[in-house]
Amino acid sequence: MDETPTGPTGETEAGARATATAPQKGTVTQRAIERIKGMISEGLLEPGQRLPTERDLAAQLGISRSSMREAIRALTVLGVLEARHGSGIYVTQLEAGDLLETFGVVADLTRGPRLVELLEVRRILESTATALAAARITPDRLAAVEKHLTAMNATDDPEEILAHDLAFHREIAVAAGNETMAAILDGLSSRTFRARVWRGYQEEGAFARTRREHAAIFRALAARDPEAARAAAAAHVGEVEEWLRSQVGPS
Amino acid sequence: MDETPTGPTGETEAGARATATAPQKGTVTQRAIERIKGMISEGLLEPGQRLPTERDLAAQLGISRSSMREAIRALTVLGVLEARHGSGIYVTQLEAGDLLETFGVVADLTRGPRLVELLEVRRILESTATALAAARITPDRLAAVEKHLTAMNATDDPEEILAHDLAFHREIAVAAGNETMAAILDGLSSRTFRARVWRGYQEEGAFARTRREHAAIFRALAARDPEAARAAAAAHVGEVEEWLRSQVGPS
DNA sequence: CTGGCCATAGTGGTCGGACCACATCGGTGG
DNA sequence: CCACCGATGTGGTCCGACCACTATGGCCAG
Repeated sequence: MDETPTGPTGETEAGARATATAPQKGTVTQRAIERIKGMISEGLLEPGQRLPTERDLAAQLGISRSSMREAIRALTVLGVLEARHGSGIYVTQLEAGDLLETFGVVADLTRGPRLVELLEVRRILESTATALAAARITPDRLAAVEKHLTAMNATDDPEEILAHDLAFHREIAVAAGNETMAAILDGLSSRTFRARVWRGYQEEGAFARTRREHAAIFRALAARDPEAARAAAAAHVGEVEEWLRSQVGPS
Repeated sequence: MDETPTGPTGETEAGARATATAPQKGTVTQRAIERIKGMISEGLLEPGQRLPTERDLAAQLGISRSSMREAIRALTVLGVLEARHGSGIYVTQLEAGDLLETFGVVADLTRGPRLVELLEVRRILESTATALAAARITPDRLAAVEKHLTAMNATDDPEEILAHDLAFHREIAVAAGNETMAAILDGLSSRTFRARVWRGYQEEGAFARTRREHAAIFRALAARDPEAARAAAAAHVGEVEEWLRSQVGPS
């Protein structure tokens, strides 16, 4: 289609000026990242679509495959692209889950006072999500929530409890009808994040209390009482938040 | 030091077993990313600390520099590492701003119904942040907020208005005393995101209304009235949200 | 004719080396 | 004492080769 007959570092100057973008800012790889992001937001690349090969892309932008690979890798970890070995590179569906997966990394690496802040954000979102869920949840989804609640109370394996706890809240977040919020909350409650907090928390006999709180949340959902649900969820998260604050503060 | 006389896929079996980590899962680069992340969360790498050179790191993990570079690039875009040309690679401060910068990318590439959801999340956080700010804001910071408000009303340049609008809300978010939340809101209001929405929004004569809403938010802050502040902020964001919903819905 | 198998071409994944651009630090000369 | 400047080390870029995997199509047995 469009060959670039110019030299190696070539990249038609006319073309560069035509796109009106900065002729050269930052690293080459950074530019490539922006270009691909631009192609997507510009609509040239649809979700799920297959991109040209790394080699072709590199040639198009007039950069080496190494640099192009770094750009692709960057967009891959951001959840924008997906590379399938032997097949090709594809644009993700750009759904909430794809793009917000990186939020888990944030939660994992955040520490100190920021961890409390992160939990405060979660409290705000979780309480609102639970309130929304109380108003919108369907009977079958409510049953699913109850299933996780009972399963959580039926075992003593911390690993299993954590899994059901996670599913419990996730089910509620989805029921709130906002997938983006659910994805954020998912990241905020990522496995290692929870595990890190729980490690010391549950040793203080907070098990029983946690179960009571979960039960309270469920009752509020079943009663379709948004205000009660909001309060119960806020108290639930706030409990952990307060404990964490006491752990971090006087250090 | 440790030569790997084994084959291409080699990777000293002894070494792999010594670290006790999974012997081989996913791509080599992915493993390198996890390793580095692990070193940080493990505390071996402190914020601000300088990492070994790319070449050394690659040798340590027994991979090529190319692969290591991809791993580093990935962690760079995630805001975990920072590469300074000619100097070295450093761990960021791991502050909210560093890690949540990627949130802007999410906002930029989100589209369709998800965009409304994202704005809903912002409404929830922004209203709460504004309420908190009403209770906690200091006089001098309040003055800074007012400065942006008047500056916003004093010009007709959309570019400048947008800048002050952004600063207006950011100042409030910071005053809420939760940097993490402020960083998230910052990403949610990233430049291109706002510009994209505004492009069509302000053409409907929403300028005056926006100014009224900003004034109302400021009054609530000055009056130290959290409830009024929450309501004003929620209404402000909700206004845009509602408009966006009408634009996306009947498409 | 139909079905499954397999050679093959094409793709991303990895590697090693070379060179360039920049930052830093030390010595040197003013 | 300070400004300059070269050497050294670092990340940034490029190249070419090969490996691992997928997908495709033709071939052969049924």
